[in-house]
Formats: sequence, C-alpha cells, structure tokens
Amino acid sequence: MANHQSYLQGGDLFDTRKVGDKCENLDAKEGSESEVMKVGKKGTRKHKYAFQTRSQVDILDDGYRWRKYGQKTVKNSKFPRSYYRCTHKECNVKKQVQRSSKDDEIVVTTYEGIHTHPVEKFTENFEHILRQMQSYNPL
DNA sequence: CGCTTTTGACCGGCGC
DNA sequence: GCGCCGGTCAAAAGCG
Ligand SMILES: [Zn+2]
Repeated sequence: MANHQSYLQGGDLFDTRKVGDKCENLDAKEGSESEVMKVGKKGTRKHKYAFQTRSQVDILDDGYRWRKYGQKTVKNSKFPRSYYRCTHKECNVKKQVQRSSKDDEIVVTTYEGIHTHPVEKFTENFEHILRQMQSYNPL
C-alpha cells in the first residue's frame, strides 16, 4: 500500500446508499444487472450488492482484508475500475470499486459473494451497510 | 520475512 | 472464422 491515507475514517462515510438492481449509475454493463444473475454452474447464484459512497479514497476498509488482483479501464468512465478479492482462507468473495464517471467524489463499491468468516474488525459505519447486505441476501 | 501492489499478457465468450 | 472485450492470472518489486 502506498503512504497515502488509503483508509477511510468513520465520518466521511455518509451518503452511502444501496444501488440494488438499479445499475443506471453503474457504467459497467449496459445489460441487466440483477443481484441474481444467470445460473452459472450448479445453480450458483451470484449475490451482488452495490452501494455508493461519498469518499475521496477508493479503498474503504469494511472490516475485511482485500487483495487487489487487477485493474481495468472502463468505458463511459475516465477512471479505471479496481478488482479486489478477499484474502481469506477459502473466502471467494470479490469486490469491485469504481469511481463515478461524473462525480469523482462518488465511489461505487460492488460486493460479490458471501464471506465464510466473521468480520475481523469493527465496522461502525459499514456495519449497517453489511447488515443491509446480509438482509438483502435471498439466501 | 510476509504480504501487498503493479503492469502485461492471456483466455474465453460472444457477435457477426 | 475472426475480431473484440472483459475478466483473470502471473511475476516482480516494494514496503512495513
Ligand atoms: Zn471474506
């Protein structure tokens, strides 16, 4: 990690709101983006939860440890998208972070998958978000 | 020393 | 059949 203040302190996180199946703001895919995407293999449904956060930094510590595994530029957006993955033993949770095309102050974070382990850290602000995420889970 | 990040290249899928 | 795109992985380097 760089020396920049990559970690967000509780306080800057205010305008966090769920994006849900409405991906209008998301310039990622122009196609449908439902939380329950197509059935891949063995009927494994992809749980996807996206929310916007008003922050100056891209990396928001939500209590889990993430390892960046790729970065790709996205069309419709002058900023690249970052791909993260949970570094857990067998936690295949993925996370995408992308800045809004217009409002560079808005960061869109998309979680994909479910953690197989409890949070390692207190997530004061994220707790309520994670709670929504779990509640949103049709599991 | 361990862990993480960075860039490039690769692969598969899809479209026509 | 070919081209294109997105997505992922890999290796290396750097830092604490
Ligand atoms: Zn996890």
